[in-house]
Amino acid sequence: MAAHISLLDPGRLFGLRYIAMKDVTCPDSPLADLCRQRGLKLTGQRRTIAFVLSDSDDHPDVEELYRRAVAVDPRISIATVYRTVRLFEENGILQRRDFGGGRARYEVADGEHSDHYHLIDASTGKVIEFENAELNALLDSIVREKGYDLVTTRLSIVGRRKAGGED
Amino acid sequence: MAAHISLLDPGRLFGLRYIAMKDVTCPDSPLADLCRQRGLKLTGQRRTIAFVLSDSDDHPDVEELYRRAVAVDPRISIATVYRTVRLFEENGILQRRDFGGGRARYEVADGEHSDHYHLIDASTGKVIEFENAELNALLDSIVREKGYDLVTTRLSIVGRRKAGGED
DNA sequence: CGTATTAATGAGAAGGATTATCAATTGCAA
DNA sequence: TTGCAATTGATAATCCTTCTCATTAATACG
Repeated sequence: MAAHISLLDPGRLFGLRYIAMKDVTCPDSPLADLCRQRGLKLTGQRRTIAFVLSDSDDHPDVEELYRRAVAVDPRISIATVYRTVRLFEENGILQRRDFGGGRARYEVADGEHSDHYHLIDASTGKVIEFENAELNALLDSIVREKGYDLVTTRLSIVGRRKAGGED
Repeated sequence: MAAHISLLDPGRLFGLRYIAMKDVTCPDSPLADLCRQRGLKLTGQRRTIAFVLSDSDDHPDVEELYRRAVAVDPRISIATVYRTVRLFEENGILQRRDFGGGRARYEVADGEHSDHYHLIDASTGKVIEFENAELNALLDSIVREKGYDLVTTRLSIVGRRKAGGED
């Protein structure tokens, strides 16, 4: 899904290749702007990761993000993906999710109040996003009633497709 | 919390100690019965872990379970605790929970339909259990509406104690 | 526009939680 | 009681993630 930007074949031109790529990387993206807005240093790698993330509407894990980022700019290490993903999470740019399987998965944090939830297909592991205002309100009232302010909701429902279901 | 059953000082009686402990372990427990009901071989270690679990009303991680199990019967290894906990989960005896912090935590699976949820105090990490029939019903209807049967709900709400709150 | 300064990066080592390995042991059925 | 398949203990291996440190790059300042 992520655009593959490679203006030069790696291995050609030697030193020149390196210098040229310094200026290439990838275009800015909404997330790159966000990065700047938060006062984070916008390095080439961060711009690349932001670009890849802006281009994703699923819930990639770090390994998958790394794959997509390398397709855009091979000069990137998985350590940086781990670091960046953590940084972005700490700055409210990304949200970490746990869908089981032992690895964290990430998605772009849509502004403060467009909470959505996840339904996980028990057979396929497919993740279906949904929103539900009634659920928002109910969770909020439950928490408030117990003397708390809601900070985050981590909800995943595991479901099995009903027999005779459509699609 | 777990009873400490040690009828003999370790180190005394040598061979005899070993033979004696074979017959001691710990009493049966509701979970040990469940274990038998599922056709699982009821080894001494499993009986011990079942006993410890029946005695717990919190959400211990494996390390903590190991600690409690060793207090009952020192002849147990952490590998077995990992194995047993996984076995019990696969057999619907335990439920695995993720409260963040990178380690799985476990609790006894109360029958199919006494779902409860967790509110996590953002400052202290304390876990507060609660039930809510309205929430049960709403989640069920959401899932059904999408053509699924609800298998499991994984919900933790992170909240911050309201300023001026009681207690 | 060049330079210093400070932070970010890459590569791989280290860490923590969990699973796998395998010889020795044990529960259970006959 | 005996035999056999399953389980255990000890530890190595694995997986995901973070750390380390020398090198490189982004920003502020002149």
